[in-house]
Amino acid sequence: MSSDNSIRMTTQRAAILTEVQEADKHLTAGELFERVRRKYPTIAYGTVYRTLHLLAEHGIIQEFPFGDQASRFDKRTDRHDHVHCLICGELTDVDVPIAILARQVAADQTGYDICEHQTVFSGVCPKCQQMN
Amino acid sequence: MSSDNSIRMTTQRAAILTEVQEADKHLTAGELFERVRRKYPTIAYGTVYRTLHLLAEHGIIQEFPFGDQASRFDKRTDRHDHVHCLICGELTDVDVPIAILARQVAADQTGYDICEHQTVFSGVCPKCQQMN
DNA sequence: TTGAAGTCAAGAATCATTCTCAGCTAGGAG
DNA sequence: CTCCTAGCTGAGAATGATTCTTGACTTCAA
Repeated sequence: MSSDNSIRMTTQRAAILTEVQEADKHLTAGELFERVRRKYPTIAYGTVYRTLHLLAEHGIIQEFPFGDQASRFDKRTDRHDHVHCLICGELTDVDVPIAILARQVAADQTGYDICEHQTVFSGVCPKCQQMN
Repeated sequence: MSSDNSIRMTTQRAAILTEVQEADKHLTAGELFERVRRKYPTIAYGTVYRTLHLLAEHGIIQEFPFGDQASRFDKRTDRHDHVHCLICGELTDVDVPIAILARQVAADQTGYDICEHQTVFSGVCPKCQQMN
């Protein structure tokens, strides 16, 4: 346990972090790998995964494991919810206040010690609505 | 003959469905495969997957794709939420009413046509709390 | 009875993710 | 400045979940 919160910021790590932060949407590890490789063609897939998890552990970015496919990474580190397009798979941020009461209800019903929650809304995004 | 949501119920399909319905908790496809194989040693992994998805499509069971590991299958077909243990990975049902308002908020913020939502609470289950 | 459609087992293929390992690098001790 | 060690990296193999392919077997209805 030393001065946490700070990690050694190498060239590769900075490049990966930049890609996450400059992304217009939530990217998968694979997509991030592709983007980083444009600038650093020698970077390895493993390095991207290692770094993303490291950054997530240190709270610099946030990881959202989605079931249907790969995990996605988000520059936002505060708690928030998502809407998920069932057609094109796009993931969009949304802020939906859920009553603190809801957590209490869940805790009471199950005996769990709840530290986190997230709501996923599924539906059809505006783009895909037009395409129909 | 009725072309509703009825599917041809073969021996294997019935066995798989039975396992889902008799399970005390949410099982992964792999766990279900193991259980079914005790009764039908020749059944193939592929058959279990195909059947589970078929049953889910017809609304006979429900599939919950979880990010960190494999999909889990649930005999309940009505909408409900889950609490997820961060230690042992167990998944438990919970009913938490979320204001209809929340869906509206999400729809307004994103333009999505929302047809579904689910909240996942993460925490530590009672068993794992004791173990600490 | 017979053919088309539906099912099946087995295993290969795919995709995301993790692990291994040997070489490289940065930063502190001397 | 030079050397040492811990931490980092690239390359690719390994793992685990899931899907696809294929050829054989069943079922159903005419």
